[in-house]
Amino acid sequence: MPRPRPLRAPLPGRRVRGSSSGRPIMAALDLLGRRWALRVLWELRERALTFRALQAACGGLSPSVLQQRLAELGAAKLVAHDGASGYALTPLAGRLLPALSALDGWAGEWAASLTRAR
Amino acid sequence: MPRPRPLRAPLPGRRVRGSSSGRPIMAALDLLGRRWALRVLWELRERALTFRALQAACGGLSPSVLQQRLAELGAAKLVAHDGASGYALTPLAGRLLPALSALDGWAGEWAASLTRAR
DNA sequence: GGATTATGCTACTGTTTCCGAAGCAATCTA
DNA sequence: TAGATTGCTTCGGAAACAGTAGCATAATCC
Repeated sequence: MPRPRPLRAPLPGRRVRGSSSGRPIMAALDLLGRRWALRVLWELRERALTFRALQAACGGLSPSVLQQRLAELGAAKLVAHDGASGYALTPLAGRLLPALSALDGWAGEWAASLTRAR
Repeated sequence: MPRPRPLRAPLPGRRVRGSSSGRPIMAALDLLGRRWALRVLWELRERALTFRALQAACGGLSPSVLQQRLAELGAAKLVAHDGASGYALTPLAGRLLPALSALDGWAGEWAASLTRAR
């Protein structure tokens, strides 16, 4: 029989990888430091997407991995699936968007800096 | 003979995982969405650390992975090793700190929100 | 000088995670 | 009713990661 996949979503207040303190930032770094997690949030930043549209937006990542990330982000209350339009950020995740915007802005600086250095 | 490890550090302007656009944000999401990458930056946010101190600060991650992440972050000019005090953020990475701060602040909200929901 | 310590790694062996393709059941759509 | 779409699941192979051990170099102590 197929062993049920574990789903160890890091949440604040729990032990997470590399930290037993339970500090929220540690859980956040663990959750968002998994492959595709940040990208998924980024792609959902301004509209909901269906599973397959989200998969395409992320450059065709494996559905198995997408499903796993969505389950983790769902357990963390960052993403929810509303029957109609697909997967969308929760209001809680919406408050994370300024940080993602900051990252986007920084990435521009980063690129400029690396280009100058060449 | 030891096969030379690849070191495919995502950089702006290049094809990265899940995006061929070369847009800086995509490279950033790829680079920082790797295991321990964000955590390493976080641990270095206010002081330089030696390899081993950094390893301990990250809860004892494998030296092989730490070495890999440091090489990638080094290629991206985010981390540098100065002979004396160890590994430190570059000024460029310093400008990423506000985003990490925002993430830290948000994580607090996140934890509070999840606690209320229980 | 010899021993001890700390440093930055590298090698090796397993486990976990991820990829990529295929396919399936349950809706919608024409 | 025949597609088309949606959300997933399964599976085998590849890549990434974990964990332990150990090495070479340099500084420090006696």
